[in-house]
Amino acid sequence: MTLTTRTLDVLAAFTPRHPRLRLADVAVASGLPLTTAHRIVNDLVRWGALERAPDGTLSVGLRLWELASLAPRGPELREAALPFLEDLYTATRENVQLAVREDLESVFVERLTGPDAVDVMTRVGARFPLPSTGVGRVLLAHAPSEVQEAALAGPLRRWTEHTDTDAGRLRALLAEVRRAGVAFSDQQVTEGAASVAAPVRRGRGEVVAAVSVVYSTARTTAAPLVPAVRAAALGISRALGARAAARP
Amino acid sequence: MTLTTRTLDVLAAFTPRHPRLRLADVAVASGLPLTTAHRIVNDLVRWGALERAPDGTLSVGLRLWELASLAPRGPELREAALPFLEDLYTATRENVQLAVREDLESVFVERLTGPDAVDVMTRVGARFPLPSTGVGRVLLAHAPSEVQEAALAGPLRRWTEHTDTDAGRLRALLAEVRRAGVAFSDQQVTEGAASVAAPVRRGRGEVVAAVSVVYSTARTTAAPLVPAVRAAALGISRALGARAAARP
DNA sequence: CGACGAGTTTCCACCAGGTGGAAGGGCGCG
DNA sequence: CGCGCCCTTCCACCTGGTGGAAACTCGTCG
Repeated sequence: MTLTTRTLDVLAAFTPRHPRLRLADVAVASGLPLTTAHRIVNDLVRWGALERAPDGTLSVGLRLWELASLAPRGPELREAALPFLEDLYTATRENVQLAVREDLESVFVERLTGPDAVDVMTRVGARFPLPSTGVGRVLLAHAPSEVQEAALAGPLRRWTEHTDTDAGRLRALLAEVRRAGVAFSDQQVTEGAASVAAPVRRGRGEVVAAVSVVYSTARTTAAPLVPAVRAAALGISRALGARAAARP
Repeated sequence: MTLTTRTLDVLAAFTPRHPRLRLADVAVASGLPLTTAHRIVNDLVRWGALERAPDGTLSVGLRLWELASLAPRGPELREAALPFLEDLYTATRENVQLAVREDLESVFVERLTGPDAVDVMTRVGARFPLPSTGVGRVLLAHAPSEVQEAALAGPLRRWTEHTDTDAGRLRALLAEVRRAGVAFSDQQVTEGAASVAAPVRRGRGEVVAAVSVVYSTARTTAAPLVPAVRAAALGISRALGARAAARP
């Protein structure tokens, strides 16, 4: 294992559940001997990737945050999308999500919710397997075919009694998502919650993200939500196209 | 130079001005031989800290962003502060800034602005020396005395003809900032722009950030802004106190 | 005030992984 | 099809990394 990989493993010791750690915790979480962890942590602190509080606890440093803010598929996408997501939230008063694909998972890049919205557990940065969520189905439908096959290979995870785990049916569903330009997920992940999702393209080209509304099946159905979700997705796509055109 | 430091230097090659780079650019920017840069970049891509586009360009990866989102003095502070900053913006319609101190600089963690606001160059993540800005004066006033001395040592940078660069006068000014609980910066950095800033404390304890309104001297004066800035700072302080109390 | 425990830092014998220039390969363009 | 640019691989060389043990620091408790 390279030292670069070890360095990254030290950083990976910090999680939403454990954002502050002592040196000994870092060593345990990263699987490294105390001395090795100590050496790496000191370099990270010196550079600003980690910072040490007076009580000795370590946390992620500002400098890493500044750097990470440059991620095009995170903050940049989020910033371009935010006005449209806010409009979509205002129009629907439900959970609004923006996600991108990374390998066989979706990563939530933005999420707007309110007091009336159905309770679904997605925090920004969270990851979720592709085939069951609305955004996941959009992202998978427009992924390279080898990604689709990999995602549908092997036993699929069942989240509720409604979860569809049949690969053949899911393949047909993905073809329909491509044709219709919209995906549905009806209580596939959470009892009582469903979603409508649409693809966000860079201009009119490749699908780079998906936007969705997650709603309570007790409160509404998919049909009235479709136009607003499509409009938001198209708006974000146009905004991204404008940004791409403005780049040298 | 350790490999950990080299790894971080590779990451540091990415900047707001150059968020996307080719491998050769990374080598040049980081000062490393091509082979060394290549090796490190491959490890970073494999882990998800960087990602490679089909055309070969590299950019910061989502995984780094997820990790960096754990920074307490960045996203966490920003999230706690945002409602109060929005209120402050609504009340004043001027530039609103939130900054933290890192060594002898302030780092802008959030910034709200509008079409009517005076044009000042501060993007989130930007750094600025402490002694001339409103937030900088607040952060310096409440820093350890050795930080204050270091900041005031040597010739200070002059930004406009109004910039105060006399260490003695600045020391007295910082004492006044501590006494009054508010700092002013009148055209110290930008001709025609001034600011009012107040300290954000963790609960009632240490100063962890500063909030300010930056306004046009042609449009208003400091006095009417002081109560709103103080109120925002107190609100954020209380919010942070509540969060600290809620933590295990 | 001293003992103790927990956690961090330093030591040091040992050696594995890192180094980087050169060569080879891939790809786009005229 | 040849050329230029950029990336990837090769490989002789060696520096920097390793990690258990010991030392050190600090807070707590009797």
